[in-house]
Amino acid sequence: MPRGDGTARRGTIVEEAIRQIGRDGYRGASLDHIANAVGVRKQTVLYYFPNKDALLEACLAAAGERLMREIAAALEGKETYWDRAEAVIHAVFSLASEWPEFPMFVREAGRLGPDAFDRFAGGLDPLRRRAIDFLQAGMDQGEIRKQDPALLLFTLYTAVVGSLTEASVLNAVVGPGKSRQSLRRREREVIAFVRAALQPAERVSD
Amino acid sequence: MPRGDGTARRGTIVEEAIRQIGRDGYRGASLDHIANAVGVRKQTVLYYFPNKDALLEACLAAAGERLMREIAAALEGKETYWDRAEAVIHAVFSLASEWPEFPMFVREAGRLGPDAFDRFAGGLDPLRRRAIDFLQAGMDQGEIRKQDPALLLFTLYTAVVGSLTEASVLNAVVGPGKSRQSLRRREREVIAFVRAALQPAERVSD
DNA sequence: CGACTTGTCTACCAACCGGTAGAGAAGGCA
DNA sequence: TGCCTTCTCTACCGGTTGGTAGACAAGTCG
Repeated sequence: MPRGDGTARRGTIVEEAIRQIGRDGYRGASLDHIANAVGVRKQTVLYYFPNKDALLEACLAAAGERLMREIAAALEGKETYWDRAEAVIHAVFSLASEWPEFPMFVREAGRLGPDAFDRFAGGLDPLRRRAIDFLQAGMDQGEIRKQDPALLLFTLYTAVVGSLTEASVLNAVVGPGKSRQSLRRREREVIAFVRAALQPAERVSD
Repeated sequence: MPRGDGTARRGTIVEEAIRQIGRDGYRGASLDHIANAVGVRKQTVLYYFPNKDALLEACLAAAGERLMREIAAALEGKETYWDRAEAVIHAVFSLASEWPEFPMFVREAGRLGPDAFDRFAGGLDPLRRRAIDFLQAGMDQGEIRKQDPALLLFTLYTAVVGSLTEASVLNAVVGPGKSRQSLRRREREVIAFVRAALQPAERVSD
């Protein structure tokens, strides 16, 4: 029972909660388990967060902020359309490799309804706008296939998050042997897929 | 308390369970709620299924079988590469529009781990093999961009299921106004996206 | 010193969960 | 008629969950 630093403990609780909510879902992640994993009693968790919902909210905000920092850093210095798109994908995959529960948590945030997801994505809104403008500009210049930029962004999101969260499906589709050590391969696959999908039509044989 | 037909009741219980498991997750869907929605007591549910896990298993099998029927029917008579791919996507979107919780249930099956997902996808295995062979043949003939066919199939899965299950994200990305009545638009978007991603490279300006 | 704040704890609770035990109603069939 | 199977029910149980009440220890500061 050291008198540990309050804000630090708060942070570790949020981190552990993100892990467990990502793994077991919001309902499946119990305050007791989170507390025990941190090495503390449930009531200590309830000291920092008045109830489970408040803890969730803190997790959503923290996750959103973390992702924003990661993407913003990755975009730095990247100029061309494709460099920027690839940098974002790489940043997300990189974050996922060091924090596997993170994408699962994001998916759970979406499952919990629009309000919860907005609390996560609220801080990402500037990036969202920039992405849409960026896609629109690319289309205007003929460097990206013409389509609804917002819907395209959504489809890109689903492809990236899906390939990071659907491990069981990957297992079933490509076989248990091949799915091992495949995060890199999946990243390359998603990047190639997205690159192909972004390219403007070239009057193909079809 | 009519002496209703046993097998019919079994079926309605499974249907309702798929709905609620899709909406609230396996843990969040309680036997009590499922039973009440069917108009029966929890113990009646436990009469047909010895425990919750057995109910889940029945749901997984039923969902897999339903999806297989749907896809097999859609494939009938379709010959060209593109017709077949588009037919499958359309069949899935069509099933999702009449049974919105279905894709959510599939996603939950994946979240529950490889074993659960295999019990769902087991019946779909022949289709999976055919799809991979079909993609491989398309690549050999130069009609589809060369890549790992299994990984491609996985990426296609994530794009389709993601765009059907991430409603909250859609809402956040394209705005609440535009996301309404958009299932058709999303289907068109996914189809265009997939078509572009499948096309072989054409030595573009790049 | 003594009041106050901060942090962690024990003890407890009502609600809900999955599951057991077993009664009882209705039809089929000898 | 009487037995047996099928189906649905009430009553209950132990475990877990989110949350409340409040004791208690350790600085901090007047």
